[in-house]
Amino acid sequence: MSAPVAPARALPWDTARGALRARGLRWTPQRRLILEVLAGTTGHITGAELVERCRAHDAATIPSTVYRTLDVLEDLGYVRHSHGADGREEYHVLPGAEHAHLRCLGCGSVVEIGRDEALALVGGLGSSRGFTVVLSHVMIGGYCPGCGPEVS
Amino acid sequence: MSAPVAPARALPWDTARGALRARGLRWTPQRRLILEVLAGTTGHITGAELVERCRAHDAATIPSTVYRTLDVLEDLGYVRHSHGADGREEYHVLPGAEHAHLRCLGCGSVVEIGRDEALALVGGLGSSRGFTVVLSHVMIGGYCPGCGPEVS
DNA sequence: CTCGCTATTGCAAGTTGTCGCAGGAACGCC
DNA sequence: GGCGTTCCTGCGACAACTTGCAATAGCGAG
Repeated sequence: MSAPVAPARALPWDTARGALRARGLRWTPQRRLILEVLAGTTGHITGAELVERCRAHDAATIPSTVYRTLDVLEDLGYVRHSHGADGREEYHVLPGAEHAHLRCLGCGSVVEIGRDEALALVGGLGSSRGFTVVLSHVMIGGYCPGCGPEVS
Repeated sequence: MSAPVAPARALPWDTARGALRARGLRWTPQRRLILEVLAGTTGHITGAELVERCRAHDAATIPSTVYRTLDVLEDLGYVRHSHGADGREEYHVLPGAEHAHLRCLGCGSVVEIGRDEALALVGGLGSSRGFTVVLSHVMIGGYCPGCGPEVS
């Protein structure tokens, strides 16, 4: 009864079970499904999207379970969330590298800025204000070259 | 030196009616109420809060009307919105000065960064990537001196 | 002052998340 | 292999918005 496990990237998804148990948390079919879906995902995914994909595998998937699992997974560092342009939840799968976000207010596209470039921009806040910047929580809105400043 | 809180008031709220008409939009009792409530507000306010305050004046206030009015007002530049830590709508009343936001992931406090300081940080993206930064859509997350990097 | 055009409103239904609860299910232990 | 402890799940209710529609009411025109 092993479902066609997605040929996920060689990432610590396999360690998830152990990570959960190590914290006294449990490994359940539900969580396993969510992990599997997540393993086959790259980049961003919204909560609603994840719920839908899970439902594709198991129609009995309940939203609240998904959201709660996502919370746990974030706690463990497997995903990280932020909010999209419309304020909706958006999860970053396997935040391997710290990065900031550049979001085009015109087309909605999101570009990631590497750690170094981002730090060069906002890292200074650490010394000037004693503020410890968390790159994955840096969101810079504006207009990309393609969209250009919008005229209303 | 951080300038004291700007004496927000004596602002072009009075021009609102004209601004609306100039665009072929209408001046309605509902909008007037919302403008009035907004005029008595400083800083941030969430959509839900605004709805509630309006209801305090007129129990018949309907949420959708408030939200739609807020959209119009934003179009006219009277307010600006962003999303709070929980992704909920948050409106900045009378964004007199463009500013970016620094949000503490620990205590949730939000500090505004003046136009100049903010531009010094991210303005460079304009030349390096052809990206036009919109300061009010710049959100930098991290930990303030008081909270310090959280250990999780 | 009346009329007509169309922006707005009020309402209802739909999304996306969150929360509290009670039964069910993992896990570790004996 | 049983048992008990606790974590989870499923579910319904709720909060915060959003959107479509038909009826209403600003506003300028005549």
